[in-house]
Amino acid sequence: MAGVSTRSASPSAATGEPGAVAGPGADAGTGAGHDRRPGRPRSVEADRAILTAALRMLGEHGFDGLTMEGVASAAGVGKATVYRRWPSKTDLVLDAIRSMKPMVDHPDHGDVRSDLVELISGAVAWGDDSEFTTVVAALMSEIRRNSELAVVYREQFLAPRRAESLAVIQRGIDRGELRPDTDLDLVLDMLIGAIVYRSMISGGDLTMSIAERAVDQVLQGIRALPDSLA
Amino acid sequence: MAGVSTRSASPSAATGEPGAVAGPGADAGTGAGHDRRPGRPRSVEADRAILTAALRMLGEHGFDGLTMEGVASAAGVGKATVYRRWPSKTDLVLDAIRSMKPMVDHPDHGDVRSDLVELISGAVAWGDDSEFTTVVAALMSEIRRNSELAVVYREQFLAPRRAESLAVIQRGIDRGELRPDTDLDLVLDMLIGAIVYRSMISGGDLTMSIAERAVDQVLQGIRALPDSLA
DNA sequence: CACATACGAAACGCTTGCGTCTCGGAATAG
DNA sequence: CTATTCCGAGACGCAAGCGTTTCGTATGTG
Repeated sequence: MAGVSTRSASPSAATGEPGAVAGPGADAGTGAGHDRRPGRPRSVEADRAILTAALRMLGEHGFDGLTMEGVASAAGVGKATVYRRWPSKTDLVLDAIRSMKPMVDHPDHGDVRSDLVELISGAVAWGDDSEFTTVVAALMSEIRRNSELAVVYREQFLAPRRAESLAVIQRGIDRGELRPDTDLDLVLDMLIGAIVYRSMISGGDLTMSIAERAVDQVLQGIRALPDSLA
Repeated sequence: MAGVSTRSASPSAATGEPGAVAGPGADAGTGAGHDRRPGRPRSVEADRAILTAALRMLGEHGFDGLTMEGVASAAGVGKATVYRRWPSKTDLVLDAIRSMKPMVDHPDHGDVRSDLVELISGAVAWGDDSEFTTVVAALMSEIRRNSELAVVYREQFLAPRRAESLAVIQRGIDRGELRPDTDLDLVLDMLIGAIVYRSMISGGDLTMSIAERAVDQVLQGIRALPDSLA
């Protein structure tokens, strides 16, 4: 998980292991001379085009609806070019998930309400972003029976984003804005859960004002009581 | 999302004919007279066996993974028996969703906290019930491109359960336990959303105590302030 | 009884998608 | 130059699943 594996212990059946996120040539000259193989090098553009097409097809047609032929066609490459990089559909989807941008914005304005509103507004926008929502929705059913997919989804996609969100709340505690005994995970799950629930399950309203209202709703519970009321 | 027994798939909307879509003499009033058609009547046991098998396959293998042959085999019937009732896979799944008719316990203890804790505890149990969770997860991806499925899912499955949950909160307002300006939908979505988010998306803890903690977390925000603090 | 319909089983034609393979051509190394 | 590897395109065999149809049999009505 830490860093890049680069054909280390057991790259399973992966042939070249294009490294989805970066590509084989990410490291500088550290690898000495055996980097270059004879013959025509693989197209980096094809790597990206395939992953992009895979993400789009995953969202538009679901996991089962994603076909290797469709991905190849949408990416403008031949099937062999896909199979030369990923030995199976699952391996391709795995790397496609890993390639989703982290969308890092860790708001830190010194005010927990502003930070949270920005964070949840991002989640609302995230809910509107068809690619993210549809991709996650497409994975919901599959991760229940594909454990490898579940691990990658949770550890590589979800966990990094969650850590940053939890940090936002933690800063509110550190600044004394929130009660020290605040349940970080519960608060985050209530906020994110409300957004996700509406965008993916109930189909309810997703206006931007919901971010502010949700945050205020929660803050009234977790905000440290002013002295006049303590 | 209130308490959930097991599946107990009953031919709810399907009074006479399982397929509300098609079927000869489909409308079939309220079980007054009986089948007026000559010949061997259709097996009611087959109806139920098929719907039950469809729900199980939907949860275990997803929407695309559900096959008519598999349903027929699991139900112990022939394919023709399935197609005689439902003209297509989508129609079968539609009725299978409609046949999920458990729940219906609208807690009313006169205390909004107790009611909500029971309600959310039911949702936690609901999240643990593999059949319900997996079925909903299986639908998440599909409802984004199958509008008929989305309508049935939301109107026949989700809406009735939601209405009862909202009523629980409304009673809290009526009793003066909650602020009159409480945003019913937002509060419910935060509570249910937190549970659903954990059970389906993040895979976080789902201990029973989360129900109490979530309710208390929200109640501190929406509970009318006692006079001593007003 | 005759007749009509349903039953389980299974074969059928058809389509889709997987993963492999071949083709002529293009890019890079020595 | 030759050798090697990649490229897009697409044909190939194979398997799975859909929806239809046929078979002999079972279960109802009049």
